[in-house]
Amino acid sequence: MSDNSALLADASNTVALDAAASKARLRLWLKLLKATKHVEAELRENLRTGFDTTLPRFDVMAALYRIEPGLKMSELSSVLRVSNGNVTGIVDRLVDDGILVRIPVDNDRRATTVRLTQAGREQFEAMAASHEGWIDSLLDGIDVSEVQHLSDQLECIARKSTKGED
Amino acid sequence: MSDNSALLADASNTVALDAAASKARLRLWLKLLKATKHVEAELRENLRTGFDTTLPRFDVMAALYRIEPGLKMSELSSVLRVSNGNVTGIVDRLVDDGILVRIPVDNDRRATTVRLTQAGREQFEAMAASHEGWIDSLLDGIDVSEVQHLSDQLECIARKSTKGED
DNA sequence: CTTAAAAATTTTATGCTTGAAATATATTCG
DNA sequence: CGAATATATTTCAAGCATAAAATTTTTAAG
Repeated sequence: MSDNSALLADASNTVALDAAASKARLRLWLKLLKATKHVEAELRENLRTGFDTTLPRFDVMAALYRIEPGLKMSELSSVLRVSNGNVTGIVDRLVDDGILVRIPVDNDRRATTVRLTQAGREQFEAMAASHEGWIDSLLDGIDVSEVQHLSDQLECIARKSTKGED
Repeated sequence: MSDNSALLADASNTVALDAAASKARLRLWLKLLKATKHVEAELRENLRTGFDTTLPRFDVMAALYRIEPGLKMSELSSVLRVSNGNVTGIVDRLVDDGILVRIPVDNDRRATTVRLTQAGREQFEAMAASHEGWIDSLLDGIDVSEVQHLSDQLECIARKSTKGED
């Protein structure tokens, strides 16, 4: 969702000195949100019409493409930063579609490793190529020479959540 | 046959630069996404623990707080950029909770206006005050003097989606 | 006036997402 | 060993989100 402009109305009178900075950050957040939602919506639409799939499925496949031997369910949910139960559902459907396989883990019957099938790897490669192109054109309003700087600023925002393993 | 290697070299150099720019944009997108998801997750958590509510509900209330006489359902879904059916469900629950009222529209029995109740306005004001503080602290890694510049860059990304009414 | 087309909203089917509870297996320690 | 605790995953209930179909009402055209 976007357009939280009402938030900028001065509904409370609690702020004094840092009011301007605070409002500026709020406006920045709203723009950040708007830009992200816009790109996300385009990606969803492109994945849907071009590959009959979804962003969550793409994200799972992307994570598993990087780690060829696969990941345990808990590792997957940790990498994607979503709940365990969420991953279970998405993986279930990808397994049904022959894109993923579940492999028992030796010496631990609680755990399962999830891995892309060959078909899954091939499908992902096709999607990833398109995906890069979509991003490239969606972000082409951004000067490449600015990218590093912008990147650093965003790093500051995300920093508190992780130790930045990318 | 003439020697076109200079042209080929030039061409491949251009391709290489484009490829590098493309990868840089992709990395930027991943950071943008990460930063946004992080802030969103914090907001959700704060709304949940502090006010027992959700971000979608907050977004609906914010939109309606801004337009005091209320909005029609279709206007609301358009402002929030979500589907009609989505808004129906969220509004249903907010009405049940006494935060919103549905008001018939004169001369058009298809449409409904949705408006915050007084209780709704008061609840929103309390939440909005906290919200600004949360954003302020979440974004405090960003130098205020950089905010305008960063903002402009983000504007470029979102530009294609709207005519920038925000 | 009557029928066709358009508009506003809701419903439906499906999938994503979460937090919490449940299940099953492993590990630790007295 | 055996009980408590920890870990890995799934299940569950509720809500969010979409696209497509259905419903109701309005508007337009003949």
